[in-house]
Amino acid sequence: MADIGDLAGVSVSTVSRALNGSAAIPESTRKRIIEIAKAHNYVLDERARNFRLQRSQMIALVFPYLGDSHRMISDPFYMEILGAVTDALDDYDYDVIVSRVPAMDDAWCENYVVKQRVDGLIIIDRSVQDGSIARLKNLNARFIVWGPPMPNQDIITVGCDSIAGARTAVEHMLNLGRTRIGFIGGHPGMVETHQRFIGYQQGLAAANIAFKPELVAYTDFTQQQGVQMTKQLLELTPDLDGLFVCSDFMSIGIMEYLRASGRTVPDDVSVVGYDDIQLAAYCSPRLTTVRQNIYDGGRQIIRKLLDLIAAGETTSTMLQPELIIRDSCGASAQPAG
Amino acid sequence: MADIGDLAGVSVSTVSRALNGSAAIPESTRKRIIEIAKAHNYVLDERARNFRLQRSQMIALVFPYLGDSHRMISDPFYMEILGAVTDALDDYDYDVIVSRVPAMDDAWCENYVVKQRVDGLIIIDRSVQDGSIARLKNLNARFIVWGPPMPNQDIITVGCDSIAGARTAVEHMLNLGRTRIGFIGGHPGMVETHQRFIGYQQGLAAANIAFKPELVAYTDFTQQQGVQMTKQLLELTPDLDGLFVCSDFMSIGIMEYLRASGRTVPDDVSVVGYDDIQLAAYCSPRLTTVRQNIYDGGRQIIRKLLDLIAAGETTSTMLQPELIIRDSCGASAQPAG
DNA sequence: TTGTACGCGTTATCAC
DNA sequence: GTGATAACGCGTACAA
Repeated sequence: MADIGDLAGVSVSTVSRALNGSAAIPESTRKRIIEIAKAHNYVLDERARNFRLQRSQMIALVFPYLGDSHRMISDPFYMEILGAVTDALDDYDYDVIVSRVPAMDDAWCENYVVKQRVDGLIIIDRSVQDGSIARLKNLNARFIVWGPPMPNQDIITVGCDSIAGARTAVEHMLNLGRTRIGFIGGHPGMVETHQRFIGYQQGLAAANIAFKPELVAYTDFTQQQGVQMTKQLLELTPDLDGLFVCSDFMSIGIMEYLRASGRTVPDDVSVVGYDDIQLAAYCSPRLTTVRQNIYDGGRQIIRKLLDLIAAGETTSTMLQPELIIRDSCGASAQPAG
Repeated sequence: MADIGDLAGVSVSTVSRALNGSAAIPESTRKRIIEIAKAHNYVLDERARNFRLQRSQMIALVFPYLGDSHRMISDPFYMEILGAVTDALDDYDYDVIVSRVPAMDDAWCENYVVKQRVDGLIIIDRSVQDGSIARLKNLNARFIVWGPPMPNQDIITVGCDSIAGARTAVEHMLNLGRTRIGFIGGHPGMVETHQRFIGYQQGLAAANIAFKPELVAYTDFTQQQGVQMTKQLLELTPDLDGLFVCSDFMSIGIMEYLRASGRTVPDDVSVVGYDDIQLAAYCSPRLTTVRQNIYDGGRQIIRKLLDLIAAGETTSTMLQPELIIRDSCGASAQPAG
């Protein structure tokens, strides 16, 4: 930069101001300086600049995993969130770094926040008593959580109403005449699983169906555990006729298993998933599921996070989930209405 | 850091050395300094450190798109590569930033390399005459390309033999008795599409089937264009009985279209895809496809890139593609052998 | 309007 | 073994 200054016969500060469009530099001077910089293909060193400005122009997309259950980051649901976020970030001068961290160990917060590696964070799938959130707040970090808002936590969230989503799914199966409906969640410590369980109970209660604990199982969101828990449920309740599963990905594995074990979907067992990942429309039978509008959510979460970084404040948004009725629930075999 | 030095009654250099485990510091002094640092919960500022060390501890995962055809980064194939790379990076102290850039405009190279925002890059899907590769080499950047090696380019690659993969797929359909086999590629400028086209031609030639240009179509890798080109192929060749498609994602959309237009897969048209994304095993009919072992590729590419950054050199690897025979090709209806 | 001087947090270098 | 100092590349008060 000093060289450019010498070449232009000005000081470094003038070069700096010219390159950053300061109003205090006459057009003629600026043009000349830019010319010279270009001629010697000199570009500002972003890192030094960001360092000086105490910022990084980066945001982190954080996927916590719970305990020993590493829900793979390659899970299609995660992938779609990432796709939505990177697509949404296309128009801004920020980069996104993808990170997977243990949910119960909040040491990573220091890593990203105190060390200023990122200007903001997006947290996916927080757990109910996750210390990270409190830690991040303490650290005065800018972050937004993907998920439904929690009553007693004053944090910014963008996500779907999981209680309503689950309830809708269960009510749909009840309307189709199913009465022995199982619940397959993720880890019980995860907020979203917890809320969907509440929605499941509400749906049953509204229809005066007694809640049975032996119809409930939790998993680590892998297809393997999904299948295993389904097997377990079927042993306790062989005449199970409905299944609400907290992830499309698991649902698909489970449908595979049900078929292999001699039951038909949806005739014997009605299956409703959650997320509406792309796979859901192409598996067989096509999966009825509760859609989270991931793409729209990604756009909103980016806009809000940048607001938060720039202005220091923004608002939460609650997206409405939508029941997408396809073939796995058995609705198409029923008379309309 | 100076404060810690004052508190410990030593200079900043001593603090630095102690915290970085320099051998020149006696254990007692180091312990004391670390104690004090912890007591005042002081941590090294990674950014300042990296700045001083002229490195970033970050790598970029670059997805170029060609011309006006923005193949969405949310394409499942991309997502799976990303998943593999982030999973593989879990054990190292690097972060990955995800980036999508226009293939024909190599300005982004400056952005990432000259500005030192990353220590290394992984490039996906380069185009044949892509200036970026040359530019990156000129810039002396550390990078590895995902894809098959190119004869005249001296660059490090990790990827599958696309020629062999395509040839295997076509030969498989020929063995099943199909003779009017269409080719649906990505953009003709993409290396992988180009090589798969060569493999397609080789397969036909080996079976003495005349190559017909009207059986070849190119797309932007979206399902929409895949369907559109299929329609076009069918108009020119209504008795088309086989289709080799350069992407599983497109294949699935195309199968959907074929069914909707009154043709059965595989009876009327045999379909073979490429990639073996997770979707391929779950769509209906289950897709026969050429597998690229993405997960393994991701691990290898990370290890090699870190080698490249650390040691300044590494080697290319060619993975062997594998034909995964499922239902969409019609093999299961044929007698074995 | 332009230039000077300093600060950002760390490490390398060379004294001692 | 330890300390002082320069340097990394830039932004910005403040002075001129």
